[in-house]
Amino acid sequence: MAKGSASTIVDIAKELGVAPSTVSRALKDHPFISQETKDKVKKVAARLGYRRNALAAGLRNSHSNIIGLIVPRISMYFQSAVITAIQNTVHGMGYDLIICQSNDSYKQEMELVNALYGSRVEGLIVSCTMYTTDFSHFKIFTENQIPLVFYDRVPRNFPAYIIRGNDYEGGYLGGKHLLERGCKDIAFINGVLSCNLYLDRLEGLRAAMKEAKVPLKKNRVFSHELTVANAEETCKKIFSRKPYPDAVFCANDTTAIVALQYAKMLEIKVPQEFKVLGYSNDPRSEIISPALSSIEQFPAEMGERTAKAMLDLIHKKNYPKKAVESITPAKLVSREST
Amino acid sequence: MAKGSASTIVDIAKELGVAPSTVSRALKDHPFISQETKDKVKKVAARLGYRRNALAAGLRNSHSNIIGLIVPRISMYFQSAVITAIQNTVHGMGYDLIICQSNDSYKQEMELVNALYGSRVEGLIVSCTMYTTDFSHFKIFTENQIPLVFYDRVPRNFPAYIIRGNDYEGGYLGGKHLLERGCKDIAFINGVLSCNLYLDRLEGLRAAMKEAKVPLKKNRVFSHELTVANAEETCKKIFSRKPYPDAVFCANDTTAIVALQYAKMLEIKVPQEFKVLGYSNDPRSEIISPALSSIEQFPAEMGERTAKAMLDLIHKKNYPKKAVESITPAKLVSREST
DNA sequence: TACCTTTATGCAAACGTTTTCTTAAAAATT
DNA sequence: AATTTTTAAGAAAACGTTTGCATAAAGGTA
Repeated sequence: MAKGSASTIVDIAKELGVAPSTVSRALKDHPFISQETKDKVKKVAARLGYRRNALAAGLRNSHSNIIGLIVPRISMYFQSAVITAIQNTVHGMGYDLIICQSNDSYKQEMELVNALYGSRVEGLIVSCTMYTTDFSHFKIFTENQIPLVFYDRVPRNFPAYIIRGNDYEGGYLGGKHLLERGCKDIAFINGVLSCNLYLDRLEGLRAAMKEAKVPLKKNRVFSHELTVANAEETCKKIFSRKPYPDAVFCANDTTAIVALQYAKMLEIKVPQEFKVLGYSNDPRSEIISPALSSIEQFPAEMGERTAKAMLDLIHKKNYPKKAVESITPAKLVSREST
Repeated sequence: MAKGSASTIVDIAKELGVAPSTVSRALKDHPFISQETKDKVKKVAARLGYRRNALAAGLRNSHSNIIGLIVPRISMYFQSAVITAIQNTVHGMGYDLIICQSNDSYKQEMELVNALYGSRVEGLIVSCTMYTTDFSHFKIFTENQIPLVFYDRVPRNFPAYIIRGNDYEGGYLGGKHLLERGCKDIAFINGVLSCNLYLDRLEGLRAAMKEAKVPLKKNRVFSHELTVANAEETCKKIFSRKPYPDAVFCANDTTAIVALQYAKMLEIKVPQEFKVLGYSNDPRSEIISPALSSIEQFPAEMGERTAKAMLDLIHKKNYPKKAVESITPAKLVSREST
């Protein structure tokens, strides 16, 4: 075992009276090195507790085996599920993940992009801030042909791999479901519209309602950050005067849970008088009472696709000239709340 | 903007007809460089789209600004909350996090430790596998004086900084609470005992019961991985014959939620006939009905302490010769289920 | 025996940055 | 005016690994 300082290839070379290059080659089983030498080198390496200096190797062949990941928040269920899948997939191929949080701040996102570029990550995976509408800070990656994959909160028409959920379909399925249950006056609590995916969910819902010839009233549509505080504010508005809507479709489950609790507080019967539908199928939706219907987004599937797209890009080096989209399905999970 | 290849300090130097060393110094506002030169250098750097190569810099001053993190699973609420706090704290000090999951596999944990050592992380933060009882794979870090901080699932008597919850206190508080509510026959669903923290929780509970002179029966204590499937199995056992216990204390909330639902299924009234207490204060505990009482562990506080311990270790280089423990509090959150 | 392969190894440059040591010029002191 | 101090900048080595090129020794062919 190495005591004070870490041992290097040069140390091993000196110890054996051979050249550093021989040691380097021996350690990676180069065919031109004799078995005898390889054995000797490996034995000394083990005795000295040698570990390859990834920094030096990375500098020399300009790759780091590290993939950067920028995510709005780790602690959202959907995100942590996607990250887990990404991490397990890339690790199996010898890559590590540097995970950074933008905390939904555009400025932080920009800084992180630059910092990760400087760290010489081999690729960058991003789920954008909900406020990101200008994607030019990602250009350093495309211009330098460094693999770039977006997922969930993604740009449109940006030259990169884009893995996203079918949010239009999710909105449509949710709307259709509520309409089939007989709803005539649906409220929609949506995220901020700077984020395409929320626009899509709205469009999907609109399409379903148009099809059923039920109007989506303007004053029934709300757009804001989907936090507990905002949701409470919106519920207050919705229930400030009658007639109440007969359903609310929320673009995430946190919001839907607030709506459910608000209705409970007002002693409005769910689902009889009022139906609630969430989005993402968070674990909480299953255990709240009445159990919350929601739209499943298959985060594991999305994570795996994202990771595979990244590995593909790294290995094949066929950088896309324009957006290459891969769309994961959306599925309605019907429970007690509808 | 740089077109094909990235520009370096040497490119800037050539462009300006100065030495690379001057550029290097100018870029970091070295006092011995004139303002005039600094301005010129920075202008060219901006024009060329220069980004510092962290690999080269890291090689030169043998530090990478990267901290490794090994965690059993990202997607557990408690873990993601701790990670978020760690990440935000270290990022503010210019460090990035490589986050890896051991998936609670001892073998994977060992591999990750070695891989991260090779990547020249500047420090390693670990929450161990629930099966880790032999910690010798962490010795490469201590032997080479590389900062090492454990949190939550930690070794005892290992020369490193150790940030852990007060699990004994948590067990004690939980037990006392149930006893105060009049419980006489308490069941305890615990995690695997290879993990110290579960032992502590059990000991804390024992102490509370001893104090109140209420026996903790052997056949009321269960130890296993705290998954939904296992919890269901145990509930089946508990309710296979009367008398039923009048309370169950679970060492995590996932398990407590299963117990709550099982009782509901059997139409046992909670909390009147049967009380349920969880651990960790997962967001789900608040929204389930009846709302679940639980033990708060203050993950943000733990994450911040962990990150600060790591930064301290990196900067002061005072490697501990023996375990230095920092214990975060446990607090009872009383809700409807008790 | 002379020449050509094949096999195994060494040499040295390169990756991009930082830093120590020098040096040159300018300013301040005698 | 001569010397010292201050200020600004350059030269070069170093970090540890990889790799193209050179070379030496052995074996095979003419």
